[in-house]
Amino acid sequence: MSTIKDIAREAGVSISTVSRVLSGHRNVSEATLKKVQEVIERNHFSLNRSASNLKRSSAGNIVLVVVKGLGNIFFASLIEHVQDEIRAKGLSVVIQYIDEDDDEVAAGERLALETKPLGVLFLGGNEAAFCSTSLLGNRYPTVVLTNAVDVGRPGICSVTSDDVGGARQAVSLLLSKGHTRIGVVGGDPTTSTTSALRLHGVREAFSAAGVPFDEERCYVGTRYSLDDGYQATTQLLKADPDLTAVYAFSDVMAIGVMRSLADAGRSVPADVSVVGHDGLEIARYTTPRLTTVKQSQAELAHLGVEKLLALLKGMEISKNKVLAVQIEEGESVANRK
Amino acid sequence: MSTIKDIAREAGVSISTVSRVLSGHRNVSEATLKKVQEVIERNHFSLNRSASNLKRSSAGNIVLVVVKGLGNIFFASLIEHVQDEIRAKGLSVVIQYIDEDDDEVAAGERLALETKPLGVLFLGGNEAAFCSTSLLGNRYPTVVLTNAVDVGRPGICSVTSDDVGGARQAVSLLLSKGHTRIGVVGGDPTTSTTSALRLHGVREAFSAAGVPFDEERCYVGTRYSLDDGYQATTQLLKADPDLTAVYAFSDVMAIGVMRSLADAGRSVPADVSVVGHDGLEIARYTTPRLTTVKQSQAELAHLGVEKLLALLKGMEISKNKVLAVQIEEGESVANRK
DNA sequence: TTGTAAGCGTTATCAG
DNA sequence: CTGATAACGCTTACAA
Repeated sequence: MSTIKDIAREAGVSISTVSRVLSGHRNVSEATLKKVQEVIERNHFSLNRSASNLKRSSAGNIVLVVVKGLGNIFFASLIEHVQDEIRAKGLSVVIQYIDEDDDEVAAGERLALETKPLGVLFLGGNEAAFCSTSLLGNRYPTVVLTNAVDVGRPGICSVTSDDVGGARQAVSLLLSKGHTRIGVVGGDPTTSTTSALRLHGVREAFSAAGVPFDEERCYVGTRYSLDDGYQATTQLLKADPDLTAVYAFSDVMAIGVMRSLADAGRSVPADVSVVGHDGLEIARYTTPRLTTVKQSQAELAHLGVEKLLALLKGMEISKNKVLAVQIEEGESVANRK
Repeated sequence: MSTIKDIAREAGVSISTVSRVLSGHRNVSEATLKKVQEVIERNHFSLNRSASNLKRSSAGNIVLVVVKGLGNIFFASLIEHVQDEIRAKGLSVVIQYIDEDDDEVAAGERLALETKPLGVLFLGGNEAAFCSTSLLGNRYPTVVLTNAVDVGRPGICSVTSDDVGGARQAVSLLLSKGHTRIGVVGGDPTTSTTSALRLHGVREAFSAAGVPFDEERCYVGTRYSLDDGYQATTQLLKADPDLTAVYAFSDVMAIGVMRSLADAGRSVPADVSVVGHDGLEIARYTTPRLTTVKQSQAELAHLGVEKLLALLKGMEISKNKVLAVQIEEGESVANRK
């Protein structure tokens, strides 16, 4: 493959001149600029990033660490939003997917060391993991999306949706419709802060209404998948056949919940009301349309990137920004009969 | 950050020894190995990939170019499958998402030049685009998934599902249930080979059954999204209010189709039968469950990576492998009343 | 088994 | 405005 050297030779200039042309420097005469560009064009020349990055302090990109598995569809579209935002700022993105049970921080650190990015963005990732790193948030500005992180380091912050409030609203809505026997399909609060916060919101709503919540019987902590939503509902129905409502911590789960209810001969919302969480596009296309706690992916992505950029400029910013969520009314909730 | 030099100094050995340890060479005594590893560990040292790749001929990874926008959910889970397959072979993945209307080949070439991968894998991408490249399939073995590519170069091949057969089966199923007024929601056959092939299968099924297909009226070529599936159905219903079945080229579209039918007061499958395409997991959770043409993502991913590896070893392999598809029966198809 | 040294393709500093 | 030239951190013959 041709190198900058070949281009220089062919254009009859020095390699520094070619480098200047490539980096868009101004100190090049119109004539040489044209000539060099022509040769570059003709040879389909492209910079060797490895060599370039070896010299530069940063590769000028953003590392995006995606904790996969968690809520698949939600993250998939959040990734697109984040990418669009980053590209809109003229930066490029290096994506690293890691498994749910891998060490996200270690993965982020390793990639940071290897690619020398401007900053690192996490989609998911729990607070505890970030305590031990000295690189992330120190050498590399870091923003965590969807999970609150506050480890007392200035270069690391997060943007989340209001998980407590969202869950509270969801359950309050059901309570206001007269439901009291409400099943909740969530995650494991000991390993997922998001799940812990939403569970907290659930408890708040119940106690604010003075309605008891038998967590043992009515809460199932599982994975955020279609099948787990399905299975959890089967389990809830067995524990309390008189259930009249279910709140699921994700729309994906909620779709599994609705299917499970249908298979159990319950009609939604006539027999059982369902509320989801996330506000996925597909929630507006299910039958019945899903009532859900909508978190704005666009806003999450936008603010996340904005915060990262602010961090890059060395600006002082708040540790954790919590975005408001809002119930998106569908057709899956009705008054208790 | 510490470099290989620092490690060498601290361990009291030369940098080549450290390099040997890092690359798992055998020519290192047990004692020095231990010592060096200990120092590496203690300093949290990690190789600078840029420098490493600058020397090596290849970075030992696979570039994955994802043409995004197209069928979102389908690709999202296909990506995970592909990643898992590649990692299982001990290779790493560099993902590049590109917009539907960007030049996928140019993007792949640029990334190839920059990262010197072992090979390139495309998720989507049309045949025509691959004709002009001299790099892909020549210098870099290339495999295209979901789209057939046969450009007469030995290093480039593809794995697809049987699009023609799948579409034929879908329409034949509907015809066999007595439906004749069938609407088809697909893509633009002039820009998407997948859509063209499926449309071809549709035509075959109709003509094999001796049933006329008024393409002008009953085919809508649009984008593979929920909303486009919805809108297309509205349009089809206007063109022929007596429609009794719809075949959509993707499950995502089909979900939009079902929602549109429900909003038009048609019940699925009592009034209108629906068949989707892809076999997404979520198709088994809709109400009613979607009957769909299932293509195996796992198989697609597995064979794709296997072919790429074979290409890397310089093996001669068939240009295009077509995987069988199969109707997955749901509850969205019924006999015509 | 270990060390020395010559690059890999670029960028950046300096003179010219 | 342009051209030498010294790094950047690593790999890899080749020597020892």
